[in-house]
Amino acid sequence: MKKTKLGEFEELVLLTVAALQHDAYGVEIKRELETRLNERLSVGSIQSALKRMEEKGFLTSAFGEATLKRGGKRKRIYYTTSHALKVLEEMRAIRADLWKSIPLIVSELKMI
Amino acid sequence: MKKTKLGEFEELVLLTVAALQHDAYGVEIKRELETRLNERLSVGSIQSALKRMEEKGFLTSAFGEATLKRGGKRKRIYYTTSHALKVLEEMRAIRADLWKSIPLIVSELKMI
DNA sequence: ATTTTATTCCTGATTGCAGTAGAAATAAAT
DNA sequence: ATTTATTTCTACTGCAATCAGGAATAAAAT
Repeated sequence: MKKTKLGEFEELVLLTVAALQHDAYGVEIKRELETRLNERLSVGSIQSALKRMEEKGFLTSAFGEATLKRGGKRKRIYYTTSHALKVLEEMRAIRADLWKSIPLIVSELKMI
Repeated sequence: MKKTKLGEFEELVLLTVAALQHDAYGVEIKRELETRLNERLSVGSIQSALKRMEEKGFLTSAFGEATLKRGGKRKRIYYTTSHALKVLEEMRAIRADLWKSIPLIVSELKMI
């Protein structure tokens, strides 16, 4: 695997950004992923993944407007680039093909 | 994400081991993954991923018999543990759910 | 029979991802 | 004005990912 590719965690964060659309900012991404992984995450780990991916051209970001809730610091909203979506789709296809190649007996065992 | 989980590359290697069944040894895994990723890999990177995953309980290994071809050094054959298959399936489910949550307009863009 | 070539495994060193801890900024509530 | 809630951001550590090269084994070529 060449550099400029995605790490495991980065890929999950990227998918979450795509899923959240205009609500994709640090803390919300944290909440969403914690629910999906059923596991606690630190905001910092997500922030640094977001920063890395922005530098690599997988994400862009812009500040949104201030909230009306307490602690109304401006949210930095992240958006996936078309390049990111292309890479995500490539990864999905590669994994899907691998799963197809796994003998049936084995791939049914895991259902237990 | 907690430790003892899989990295991006490790997961691909693990899936390849599952797919190759009794032919899952270093050099063959390299060939198979190079074809699937359409990208050159070093054997060493695969060997160290295999070693790490064996230590973490995702794989077991045993030496096979010598080949009849040139360079008949004994192959170390790797097998996935049931724990590995369980974790692989968990990861698959998490990604599948995320993809389902990505708005349709976006998830069709990537088809281009 | 010894040298070359092919197949495989293994190790040491480097780069960069993953994750933690905590500070800083902003503003509503009290 | 102090507390509390929401958010971003940075510095640091550990380990995953990768590379470069060496070692073991044996068939083939000479």
